[in-house]
Formats: sequence, structure tokens, C-alpha cells
Amino acid sequence: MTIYSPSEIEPKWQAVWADAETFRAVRSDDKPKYYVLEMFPYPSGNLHIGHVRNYTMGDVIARYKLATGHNVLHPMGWDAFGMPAENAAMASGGHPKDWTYANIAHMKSQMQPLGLSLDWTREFATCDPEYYGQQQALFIDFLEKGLIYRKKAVVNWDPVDMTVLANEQVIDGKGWRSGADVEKRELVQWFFKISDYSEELLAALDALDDWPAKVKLMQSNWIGMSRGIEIRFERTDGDDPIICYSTRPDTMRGASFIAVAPDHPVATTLVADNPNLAAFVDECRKMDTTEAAMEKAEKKGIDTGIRVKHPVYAEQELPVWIGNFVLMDYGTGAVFGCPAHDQRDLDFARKYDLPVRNAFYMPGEEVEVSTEALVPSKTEPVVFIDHFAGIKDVTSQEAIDATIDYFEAKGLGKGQTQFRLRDWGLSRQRYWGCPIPIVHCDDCGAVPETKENLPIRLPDDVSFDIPGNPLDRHPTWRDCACPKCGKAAKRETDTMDTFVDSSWYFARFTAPHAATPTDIEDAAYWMNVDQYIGGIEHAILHLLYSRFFARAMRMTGHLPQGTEEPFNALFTQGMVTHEIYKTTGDDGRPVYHFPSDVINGTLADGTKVDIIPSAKMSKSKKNVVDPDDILEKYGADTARWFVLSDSPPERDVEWTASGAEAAHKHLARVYRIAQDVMSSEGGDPIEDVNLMRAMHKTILDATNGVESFGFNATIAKLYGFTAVLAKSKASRSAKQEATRTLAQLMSPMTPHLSEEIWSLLGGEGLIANAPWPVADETMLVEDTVTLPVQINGKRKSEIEVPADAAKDAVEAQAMADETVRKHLDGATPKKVIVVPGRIVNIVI
RNA sequence: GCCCGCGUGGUGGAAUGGUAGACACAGGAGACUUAAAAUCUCCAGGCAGAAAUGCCGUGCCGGUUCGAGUCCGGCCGCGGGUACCA
Repeated sequence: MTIYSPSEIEPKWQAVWADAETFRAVRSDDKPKYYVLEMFPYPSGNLHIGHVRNYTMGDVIARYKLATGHNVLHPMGWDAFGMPAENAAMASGGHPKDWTYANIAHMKSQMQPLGLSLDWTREFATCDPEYYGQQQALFIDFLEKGLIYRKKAVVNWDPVDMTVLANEQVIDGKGWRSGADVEKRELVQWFFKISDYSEELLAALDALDDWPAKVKLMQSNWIGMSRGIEIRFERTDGDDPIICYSTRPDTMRGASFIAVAPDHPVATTLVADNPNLAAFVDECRKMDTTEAAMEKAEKKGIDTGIRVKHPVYAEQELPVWIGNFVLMDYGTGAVFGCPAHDQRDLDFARKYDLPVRNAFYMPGEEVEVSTEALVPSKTEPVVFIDHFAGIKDVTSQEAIDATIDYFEAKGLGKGQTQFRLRDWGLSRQRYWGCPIPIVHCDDCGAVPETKENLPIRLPDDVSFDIPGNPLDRHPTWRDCACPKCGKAAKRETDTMDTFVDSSWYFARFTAPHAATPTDIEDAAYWMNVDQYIGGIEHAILHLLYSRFFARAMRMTGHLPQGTEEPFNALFTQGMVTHEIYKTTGDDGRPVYHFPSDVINGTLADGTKVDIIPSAKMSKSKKNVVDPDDILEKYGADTARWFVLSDSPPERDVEWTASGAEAAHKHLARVYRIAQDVMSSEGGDPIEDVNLMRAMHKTILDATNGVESFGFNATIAKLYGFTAVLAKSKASRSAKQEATRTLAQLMSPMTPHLSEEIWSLLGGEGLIANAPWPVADETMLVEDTVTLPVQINGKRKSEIEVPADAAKDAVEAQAMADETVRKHLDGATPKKVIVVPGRIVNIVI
């Protein structure tokens, strides 16, 4: 008997797979292709247990598809640009490039022992000039087709560090490093015209049958289509009218003020000679830019003194306010406030003593709104008060439609479909990203680079001893010739948002070494990704941007015509979470500690840490657990088996170390069983049949389980079958077959152990290439079934009936059951419900 | 704030609207062993009971249904996203 030793088994089979190029993906027409992809990692330094979970799931699918006769593409790469590399460089004096590539090397060394069925020949990092150069080519093509444009946009500015801050770097309105009050700055930036695709991105969600409904719903809400109206409000001073956008024009009667965004032209004009307004607008500018902060902030405003006429009730004048809650980016940057039917407007009206007037009542409740706005659903009937279009008892939706018609007919406004989705600003004032291939020429303006000059490489000789973008202060890198006129010009020093890098990497994997962004034949063969797997935290941005890119790349000829969506099926795995440990630093700000540094709630020096409840593992909160310990102690198969076994893949899981031991014991047990089989004796024909029945049932369960991402339930079934096999008195040949099948069913999860058992039991070739077992349905037919019998919905007894028994016969047998008779105590049931093969319920 | 999820024993979790707690961890009892480890067998939601059994039980309140962990409405708690974290 050989002891189960993963440290011997695992490297051995990994070498065999590598020599045989088992997982090398080559185009071929004799098998259907299958492209499985896990969201590629950011090389933060260490692989963490969430990565292991993610890649193991993908690997199960990839290996299963290989076994079911597919030509599988399963690549891996690195999402390598991003802020942490610059932060590391600033903190420890290194270079982002060195830090990143060192992390990649380390993480790859952690990943390789996992035995993933990856085609490593396709590996790339997004910070490779070969990759980002092609991304620059895409930028130039997108620009040419009008998919990219420039406009002014606001950024967080740290006046002490003299640098742009990410939202994450703004804590309570202060710069995370300097502690200075963050200001806003307007910069001219590049934008993707994703809004051109709002309607298509929304409509196409319907056809994504293999995406989780929740993700489609989130995307749909994010795109946020709404039907509304632009209404013209004439100013009493005769100046240009103010156009308001509203999705609730049915509430027009209750309009009592107009609110414009602080950066609305009306406000901007007034600010010049009104210090009060200027001070207010200035205060608004200091607000946090995030949507969450804006929405949660106290709603404030200031009266501009301007008055407009109500478009219907011309005798009414409405004051025009500047409101800190109005967004210039959405609609027209101006809204009318109707306090009676909007809680925010009501709070605002009470605060500033503005009138509150109902546009409608609920039927039978003719009361004016006081402290709570009356906001019925659009489909509830309400009673309108002398509505100008002459409607009365209708739903809000009907009133909205009627109002829009009325306004359009009178020339007071026009119906407008509005999307919440904003254009995607891609400019970043940072070094460690893909340089935007634009040259600024005094004569020609912003000119795209010629493709022959790509890649525009990042210079290596930069320093991070002071904050800010080193490209800005590089002595020579910016200097270049204008691609158009040849005159001396300056490069753009902004780089691209790292979301750009991850919006097309899946297409690049189909031809990672092509001299153009994609090879159209390779893309036509391998695209779309058949199964994409990644964290739910990417439900909106990354997935939406990738969907946009697929369309933009099709339009620019980089993906074949007919490519609509990049990802046919999506599975969103839950996150691995862990408690966060925190102390307070000398400067009063929080200091986080790795779990491995915390023992029983204290640090090595005895300092007590505060424990913050579990959250997504993230480097900034230092609650990351890496898999090295488990890999070293138990091997890859145990780690893989364990991360799949204990929780449903779509659910978040709190990391605990216990349990890995049990997984390891189980694998050792299977290995022992496999060895015992060869020396087992005798056999009983009935035992053979029983074992084969159990085997075919398990094949069915495991196949369905893998197909539906029910990995944890699949593993439970495999535990069950292992127990049956261990106790079986069947013949050696039957046990041999059962054990080989068990090894196959386990092989997507525990590929090394399965290969070992396969070869031990005389399997042909590699288990990785062996055809997936097929359940023999005739073995699964049962003669009798056990049915629970309920009385008034509570289980009281059970009966054994023939599988094909008629309802009457089942009912008769249930009524004859002794326990049932005892409970009925002579009573006649009101009703007996028989669900064949399921249950009997007797209602008394 | 808004959008989207999730909530089941001591723990991770299972359960096409049909026997709640499969499978596993931790725990308990036993077998083997001089002993331990390893392995194997059994027990195990709560309360009451010697047991048979009874009652209660899937975050809380209510509803639909013969039947609800599952569907609907309203809460509470936690998590993700919220456009420059990736």
C-alpha cells in the first residue's frame, strides 16, 4: 500500500501534461470549440484563496469540456496596470514595472502548482508593450470612427500633493496621503461614446439567456432608460428659457421651484457678480464626487432671484434655485421640483419654505401632502386635480403619456428618452497605464499617432519620490514630432483607465501574438467566450465596458461581423471574505493588519486589534489569505477539492482554515480504495448490480452538477458514492470499473490524483483525454418508491408503492396505512392530494 | 441615499412549491492498538420524555397555497456596486 503523496504525484502529472501539450489550444474543425475564461488577476503580489476558487471553477469546466469532446481554449494573463504599483513605488522606492513583473512571476509560481489546464503559450500582461501597443491602435481606430471624443470633466485634486486622486483615495473629503481638503479641478479628458450604445446594450441583455438574472437587472438599472420630457420654462426677465427634464410631468400642477446644477450655465453666469452664489457654488464644488456621497449629502440650495413662468399656469411664477443635488450630466442639468410627489423635493421645500401643492390625490383620500410625499406607483389609479389635459381618474403612467402629448401639441416641450448611462471617461493622470497615443501640436491640435510609431512605450527612467504623474515632469519623453505637420510637439501624458485593458483581453487571447489587435480568423473561430467566470463585484462596470468594446471592435473591424456579445454564458462566483483587523495609527488614521499577524485578537507586541466584520479580501484592508500553506501541506488536489466542496460557488464564503484536513483525508481514502481494488476478492452478482446502479446514478448527478455549477453538491454525491464503493462486496472487475469512473468524475476537481488512479487501474492514455462517462438510464429505473404521507401538511408516515402506481391505488394505500388510520381516528378526509412519485397529503 | 444580492443546527452548507438539516467540519460514544496516531462503526436541530412519541423550528411580521426555506407584501441585519480600487 502506497501512502497518498501529492508532492510526488502532482509534479509528475503536470510534467506529463506539459510534455504532451494536453492543454495547448489549436484551431481545428473536427471538434466543437469551447472557450472558457476566468477573469484574469491583478498582480497584487500574492495569489489569494479567492483566485484559487475562481480558477478551480474554470478549470473544472475546461477539463469537463475537454472530456466531453470539445476543442478547449483556456488561457491566462495579467491585468497588470493600476494604482497599487505606483503606490508601492512611492512607499518603497522601487519601480512599478519591476514591482509588477516580480509579482507576476511570484503569482505564476503559486498558480502553476495548482495544475490548471491552461494554455500558457497565450499568456500576456496588459503592461507588455506588445499588448498596450495594440490597445493604442484600437484607440486610434475608435477615435477615427467617432467612438472617442474630448470634453471637460471634473477630477479630485489634492492641493498639497499636487495630484489627481481616485475616489478611493479621498477619505471624508480629504486626501489619503496629505490629509488636505480635496478640491475639484476641471480637465479636458477623453471619453468613449458608450452612450451611443445605451439602447443596444440594454436591449441585447434579453438575449443573454445564460447570464445571471441579477447581473442583467443590475446592468439594466445602470443603463437606466426612462421616458420623460424636456419642458421649456420662460424666464420673466426675457433671458433664454430654462429647459428642465422630467420623468414625472404628470406632477406639473405641483411644480413650485426650478433647481439647476451648480455648474449649469445659468449658475455659472450669475456667479461672476454675486458673491453669495459664488460661495455656494464653491461649496458644492468641494463635495465628494461619488454618487453615494452626493445622494447622502444634505440637500442644499440657494435662490438665484431668477423667476420663470409655469408653462401651463402662466400666472404662477416659480423661483430658480441652484441645488447641490442636481447633476449636470443627467438630462438637461435642470429640474422642476414638485414637493407634493417627491420626498427629496418635499424636504427641500420645507427647509426653504417653498409651496407644497398636490397634483393628484389617492382615490377617496383628498388630503394635501404634509410631511410625507405622495408617491404612488405608476400603475396605481389616482385622482388628478383639474389636469390641464382634462384627465382625472387615471394611472400616473397614463397621465405622463397624456401630459407629454399635450406639451408636444402646444409646443411647450418634447418627449425624450433619457439614459442614466454616462460616457466613459478614460483619461487618467497617472504613469502606470497605457499611454494615450495622442500628440498635441500648436498648429494641428490633438493628433493621433501614426500606427507605425506604436507602441508608444512608457519611459523607464521615472521617479516616484514625489506624488503626481512622472510623465508630466519627464525631461524628454513628451517631446516628439507632430504626426501631421512634422513640427515639434508634445505627447499627451495621460494614460488610459485600466478598465480599458480588461475590456478586450479576451479577444487578444484568441491571437495573442498577432501584429494587429486581433487576427480576424482566430477571433472568428474562438469567439465568443463560451463561459466567463468571475466575481460579482464586476457585475456592472467591467462587463458593461467589455460589451461596449465588443461592439466597438466589430465596428472597427477587429471582431467579425455578427459578434454581438463577448460572453455567451456568465457565472458570477461569490467572494471569499475575511475579517479585517485594525488599529489606530499615531496620526489617528486606521492601520490594517494581515490575518497572519494577528493571533487571538492581538499583534505580536501585544497590541489589541479591532475586529471589523468580514468583507471582500482586498489588499488595502489587508484581510487577504494566501493559499501557500494549504498547497504546501496538502497539495493542489486537496486545495481544489476543498475550495469547491464547502460552499455554493455563487455565494460569498468566509474563509476558515479548518476543513482542508478533511478534504485531504478523503482524497487519501480514495487512493487507498483504488489500491485495495486490485487485491480484492470474490464478488456477488447482486452486489455488482447495486454498485453499478449507484455508479450510474452518480454519473448522472455529477454530470448535472458540473453542468450547473453545483460543485459543492456534486462533491457531496461523490462522497456518498465513495462510501458505497468502500463497503461494496462486488467483484473485482465491477469495483475496478466503479473506481475508474469515480476517478473520472473527480478528475475535473482533482486531476492529479485521478490520473494516478487511472494509470494504476489500467486506464487507457490520460484521464484528461478520456471520454466522460455516460449514465446508463436503464440502470436508474426504480421499481418502487417511498412516498411521505402528510396529514394537513405535516408528515406523519410513509408508504412504499410501485413506481408506476395509479393515483387511486396510492390514495387507497395511504388511507390503509396504520399510522395514518391512527391519526385520522375515523375521520373522513376533506381532500386527498396525491402527487405521483412525490407525496400524499390528506386534508381533514 | 439608490440599484442588486444574501440570511437554514455549534460551524460550512443540502433541499424542480412536496419527508427541512443531505454531505462535511467541530463534538460525543465505541472498535482496533501496550499506548498514541491512522483507520473503521455508531450518535447528534431545540424543548419535554426512560422510550414510543409529541410540540417547536429556515432573520422578523403578514399573505397566497392542500402544502412555503422556496412565491408575494412589509420590516430588520449583513454584503456587493455606486462610474478614478480592481
